[in-house]
Amino acid sequence: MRPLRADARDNRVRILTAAEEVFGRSPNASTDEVAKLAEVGIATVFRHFPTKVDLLEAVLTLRLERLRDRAIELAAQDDPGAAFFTFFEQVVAEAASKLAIGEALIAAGTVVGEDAKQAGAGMREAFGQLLERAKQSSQLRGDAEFPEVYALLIGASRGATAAGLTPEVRSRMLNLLFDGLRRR
Amino acid sequence: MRPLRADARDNRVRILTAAEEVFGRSPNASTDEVAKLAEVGIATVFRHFPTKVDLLEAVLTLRLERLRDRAIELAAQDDPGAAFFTFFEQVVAEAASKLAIGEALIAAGTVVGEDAKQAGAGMREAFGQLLERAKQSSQLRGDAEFPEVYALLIGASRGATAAGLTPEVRSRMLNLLFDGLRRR
DNA sequence: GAATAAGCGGAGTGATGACTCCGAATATAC
DNA sequence: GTATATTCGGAGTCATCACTCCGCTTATTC
Repeated sequence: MRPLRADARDNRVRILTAAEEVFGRSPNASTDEVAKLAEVGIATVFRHFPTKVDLLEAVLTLRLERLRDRAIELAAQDDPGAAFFTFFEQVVAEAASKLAIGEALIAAGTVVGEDAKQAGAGMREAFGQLLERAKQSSQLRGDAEFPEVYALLIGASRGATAAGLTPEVRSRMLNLLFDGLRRR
Repeated sequence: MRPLRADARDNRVRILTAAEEVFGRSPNASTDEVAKLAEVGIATVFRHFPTKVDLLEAVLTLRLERLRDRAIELAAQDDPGAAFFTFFEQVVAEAASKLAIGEALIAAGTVVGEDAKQAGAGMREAFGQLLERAKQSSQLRGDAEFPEVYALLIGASRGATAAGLTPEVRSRMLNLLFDGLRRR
């Protein structure tokens, strides 16, 4: 399979960028809207991503990979406790604009494709590393296992998004949460 | 305005019941599905609830009122701390099947109607009472204010729903959360 | 600077779903 | 029991949206 023609490569990233923006705003947005924002024809969108779900998955995968990279970056840092809490806080802070895509896929009842699945696994693994290190450093209580901590991450993100929290309330909420997670 | 005819009254509750079930399962369900389950014609659904949003709102209002009643009931109880945590836990436990309706409305970008708005306010007020009493009884930390606690309630509900938690993980998650809320 | 393969745009197409119309049915009033 | 106002059902209507078809354009190759 030969490399993409230059204009095609361009269009691909324009479509992805547009899709990220459009679906971030409202996950039920139509493919036309994405095409309009990307300034390409609808057919072009569908040529690059055969179905709407494929497009959503591509955007989701991108996001998950970015989060994973951020987690890995933080894991290399000195203070494991700070790394963990920083990551947690950033995910929640960005959730507002960035959570919608996952929702759309869930709403579609889709069995998520391989790429997205792998990206998700990668991200969770990186987050798991952060958690482990924070526990080992005694900054997190030892009995906090991955599943419930991950559920809290997702929940806090969704809660913050749904309620449209101000930054202050969000940080107060996280304080309560973090106090429950810290070693006493 | 005269009272509804007997069959009409019947149909109304059948529709509401069916809608609760159908939309609980999947918020994007079509109105036809509701009609089928309620065993009435589509037109009947639309006669009682002029738009789909009206129907969603009616169901949502019902739920909020029930939650409010539950909160009031618990507030009359002896142990304010237990009352607060019990309510919190129940909301989260039921969230899985019962949260979807709010989502659907948010997805529709609807400005929620008066009834639902009032029901929401009533529910939040009752929850606020539970919170106040638990704080006064010194079982909750004094600096936990309503907005962030409410955000945690919503977040935990969504997190639990989204992640499809097992009951065990859910209770472990709530333990972490509650530890953050308790007076130390 | 042709030749040609790769890519593009936008007007279709078919399915779905919210909502309406109107003739048939029935609860209520007398 | 009859009259009639109310309610019902389901076959339409119309808009939206995912996705396709195909004639045109353009990047690449020699």
